[in-house]
Amino acid sequence: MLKEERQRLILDKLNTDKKINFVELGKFLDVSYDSIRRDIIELEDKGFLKKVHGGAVANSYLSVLGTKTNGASSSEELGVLSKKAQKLFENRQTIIMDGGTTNFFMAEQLAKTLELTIVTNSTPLAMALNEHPRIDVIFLGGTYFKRYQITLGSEVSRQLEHINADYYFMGVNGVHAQKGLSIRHYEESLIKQQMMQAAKKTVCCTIEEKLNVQEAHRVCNFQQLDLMITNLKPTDFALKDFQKQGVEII
Amino acid sequence: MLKEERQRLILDKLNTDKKINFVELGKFLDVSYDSIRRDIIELEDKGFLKKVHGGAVANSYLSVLGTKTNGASSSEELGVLSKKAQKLFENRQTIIMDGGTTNFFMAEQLAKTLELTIVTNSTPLAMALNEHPRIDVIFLGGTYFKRYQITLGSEVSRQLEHINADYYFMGVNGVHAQKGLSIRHYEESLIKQQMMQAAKKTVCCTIEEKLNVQEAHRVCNFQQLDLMITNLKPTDFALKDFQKQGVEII
DNA sequence: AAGAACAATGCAAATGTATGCAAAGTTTTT
DNA sequence: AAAAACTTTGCATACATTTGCATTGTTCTT
Repeated sequence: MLKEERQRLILDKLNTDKKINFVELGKFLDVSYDSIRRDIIELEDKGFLKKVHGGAVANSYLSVLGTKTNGASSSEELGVLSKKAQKLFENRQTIIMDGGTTNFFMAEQLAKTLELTIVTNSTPLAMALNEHPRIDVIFLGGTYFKRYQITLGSEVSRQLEHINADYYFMGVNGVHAQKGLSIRHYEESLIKQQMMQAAKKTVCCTIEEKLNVQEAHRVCNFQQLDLMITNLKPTDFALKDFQKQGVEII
Repeated sequence: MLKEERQRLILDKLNTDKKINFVELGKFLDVSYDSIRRDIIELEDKGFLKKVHGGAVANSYLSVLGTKTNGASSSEELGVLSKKAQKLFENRQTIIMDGGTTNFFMAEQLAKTLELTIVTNSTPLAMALNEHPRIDVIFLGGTYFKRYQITLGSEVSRQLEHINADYYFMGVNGVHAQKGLSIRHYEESLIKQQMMQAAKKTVCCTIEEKLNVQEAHRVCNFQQLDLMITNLKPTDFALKDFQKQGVEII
């Protein structure tokens, strides 16, 4: 087995398991403990992972690849959700959309005839719109975060000051009726707050598995939303806590 | 068996297996180990694969650009060119790179261990660098031009004012000894001029088919370049007009 | 603080790499 | 068509990398 091949396998495994143990890995790949350990050291030098006592943990910029394939199950949910969202778009609107699978998916599904201006900080989203000749794209520059494939930082913030959009489609990691909308990355939560300021209405599109989840950084309270779109029926039992809050849910 | 035929088979096999072991391959093709090894070296020089101890592995290879690839003929030239350019990069440099296939290819080929800051206005280039954990990316925001997958406009210009880079790798449509470097899009030519201002040295990487070509908008004179890198030998006859101008050519 | 688990180091064997060289094969020139 | 010039190929040699193991040092657990 080639060293590179082995290291590729290690990264793949790390990508799914998020952590690995030298002994297990050695048996799994049928090479000595030492080789594994040396591979891990080499991979750490290249910055692909973090070595810890007894194994290694993901550092993974490559986890992007992992998160992008949420599997077929959730893409069906995304389809339902996306279809509902499409009704909101009208010609000549300006829309802010940030990163995340949901927004990416929605952007792809937009009608080719729609005439919009989309403001985004997500590279995959901008590229997805290559296929939409009538959609103008404004890209917010700044420090590029590979893990999420978005830009962040003060430069993005500065550019947002000059934007007045009709809608902001916010991607989040968690939506909780009491604890609000939250995400994992601090800087990103700040930019999202500013994106809210820059738009007349804020819409959150989220699939059911993010409901009642809370992450480290709160972007806003649930009541501050203007609209939430999920893959569920608005009358679904899982939404009852959210229905009480006075936010429109479709 | 012809060398070309054998190399074709090697690439085919690499394409399906993603990795190749010299010993196996030698038996499979029934030639000596050395021939295989020399083929691999040659293919690596052209940028088709990555040689490793005991074999070779596929490199990601223009996967993102898809439609933009100019076909196999020019990618061989790109490989040669890219290889020369790699020598310029050193840790802790800040590099401006704009769009175009050549820059994209070079970015992909950068060593995974290089510690750089890359400033760009090209979305595919930024995404290509997802695989390089030690390279920081600053994305210049602005109006997104789908056709070239870059941002342009005054916002890009404003952000460039704050950049002091070591090198600017300029992509162009045409290089002419008398008529200078030129491109098709007016706005883009302005941004390129500003990128030159923002870097200590400007380097132009170009394959031979762009030599002696002129397009609508001149970015600068040929003499204003600090370095030109082509796929040709510096002594090549096709470069004689350029050699007279006092610009270093490699 | 002792024992267990893990990490680092040096070493030797195995494997892989670079280089020069001569023979065989190709292409170009005459 | 023969000779000359050049390329490709396989082999022998010396050199370099990778690997597993033994030994010694370090960190964690109880």
